[in-house]
Amino acid sequence: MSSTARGARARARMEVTAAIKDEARRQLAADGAAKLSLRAVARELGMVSSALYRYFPSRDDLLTALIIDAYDSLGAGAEAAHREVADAGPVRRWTAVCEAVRGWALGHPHEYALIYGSPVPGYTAPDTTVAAASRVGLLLIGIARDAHQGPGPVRPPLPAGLRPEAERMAADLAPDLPPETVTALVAAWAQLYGLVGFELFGQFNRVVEDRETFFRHAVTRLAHGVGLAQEC
Amino acid sequence: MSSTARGARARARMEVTAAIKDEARRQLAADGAAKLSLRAVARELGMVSSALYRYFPSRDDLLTALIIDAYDSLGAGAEAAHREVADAGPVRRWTAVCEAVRGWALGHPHEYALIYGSPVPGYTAPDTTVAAASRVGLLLIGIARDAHQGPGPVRPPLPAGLRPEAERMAADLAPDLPPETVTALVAAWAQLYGLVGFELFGQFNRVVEDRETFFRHAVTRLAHGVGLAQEC
DNA sequence: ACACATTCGAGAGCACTGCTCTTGCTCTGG
DNA sequence: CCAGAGCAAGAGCAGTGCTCTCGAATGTGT
Repeated sequence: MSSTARGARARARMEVTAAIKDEARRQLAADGAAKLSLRAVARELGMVSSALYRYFPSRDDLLTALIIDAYDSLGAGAEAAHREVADAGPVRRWTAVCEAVRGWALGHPHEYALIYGSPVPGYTAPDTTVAAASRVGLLLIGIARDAHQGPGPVRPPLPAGLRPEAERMAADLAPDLPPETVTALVAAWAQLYGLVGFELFGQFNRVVEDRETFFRHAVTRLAHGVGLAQEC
Repeated sequence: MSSTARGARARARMEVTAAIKDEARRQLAADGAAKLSLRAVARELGMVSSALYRYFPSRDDLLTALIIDAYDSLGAGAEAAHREVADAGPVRRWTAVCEAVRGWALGHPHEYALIYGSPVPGYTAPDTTVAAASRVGLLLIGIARDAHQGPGPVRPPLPAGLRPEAERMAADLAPDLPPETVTALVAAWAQLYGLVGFELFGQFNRVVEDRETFFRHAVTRLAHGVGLAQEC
């Protein structure tokens, strides 16, 4: 309420801020993060470049805002896709989330590159981003949790050296899941983005043609690896 | 022979070209691709910026040269690591190659970002790069080939929709391997870089601590997934 | 051995970038 | 109502990629 009613001044500020982000997002989608120019954004909005610094203290701050929005957009897309199959089995839900990630990446390549490609220049992930960044991960953890309600099949035992780390990760991420599952989950989480990145960044050129089918199969096997399937 | 004896002119050109690339690589390693500046390279080399254009027609061409060198450096590192365990079993060789990739990435983060992060701005992969880029992939294929000499365990059958694509990939990449294996191989290949990228780009911060152990375990499971182990 | 042609380095210059500082105008809270 | 805060505008600095021109050094053909 205070955010909307607190004066016309504040409202105008919000609107201009949103307009700047929108135009910046347009340029980001069109030409990539490297060619995003504060001056061009200002020009397109009919203001002078120095005026823009009242809203974002630097170009990197603008990019950081776009990064957070991108994480949120990706997370919202994944959550929406998950919601549509909320009643299905774990594997189906898992692949739905994975395919939502892939779909979002293909639809927003430059934004994906911004958050999962190389961090722009000096790469510092402010703590503000971690909440937005973990939405997809939380979704995947939730699916694994639901699948492990009953006494699941025993995973291959962890090597002795990994056990402390696996238990630490489990305690941090999902105390109700066995460390073997959490370890597999974290690995699958990273591997998912390997698949998406390779397709998006052209590494699959002249290698994989029917990428959608290939991806669906690969993430299905990922789901099996995490132990989401009935039998192993 | 002609490359060395063909006049002092050509030799000087080679030397200057190499000096430019070396200095550019230094700046790349120090500050990342975004901050690589032709003028700064020229300044450091004691020449004027316009002179540099006699050797590289644009900044992007310089970056392309660095990309090819990076692929070659990574490939050479992986091959060297593989050579040292050439007599070991397939899983051992597989993990050795994977760990070499990880080690190279940690040692050359900005160069890794250049080739496996977001392609710089306009991202066009010239055909010149594909040979250098496929060295690690060929290594992994070779390991799988050696492991599948005898009649290996039957992989879970491919879904019907993937079969044509799997057979096409197998025909292109490794006609002597079963399509199931080739499919798993390509997926594992991409997933490997997902693991490396997540560690390198900070996605594992506050998630995975003992990254070396985690990575070794993850790529071992990757090897099992490709069918390199004795029993499944 | 000489003249020609090619290659190269240097400098000036253009259009662009991120960012700062100062100058005024406008709007708002007490 | 009016002092002070918020804001846009302009000039300006240092840096960038890239182009063009102009001498000078250099290698080559006759």
